[in-house]
Amino acid sequence: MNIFVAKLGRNTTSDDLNALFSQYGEVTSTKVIMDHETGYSKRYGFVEMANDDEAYKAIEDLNDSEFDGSNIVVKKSTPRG
DNA sequence: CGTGAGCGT
Repeated sequence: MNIFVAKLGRNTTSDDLNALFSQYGEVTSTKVIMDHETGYSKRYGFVEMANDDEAYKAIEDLNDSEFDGSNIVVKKSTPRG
């Protein structure tokens, strides 16, 4: 299950998402999108979880929760296409 | 509302 995470704090990193989501199940990979030239976070990211049911649990539990001083959005990802 | 990179694997 790939998960899209938006409205992250500007200090939030892939490791932070990993720590957050791994509480609900096995996290396969995480990524926070950063501008590769400025180093500024784009304030959104992706989490991939091994188990779909745990992923859904993480989504409903973490969506609209406070993280790094901000309320975050967690939902299913769509591929880049 | 808001959907990703790498640099040669």
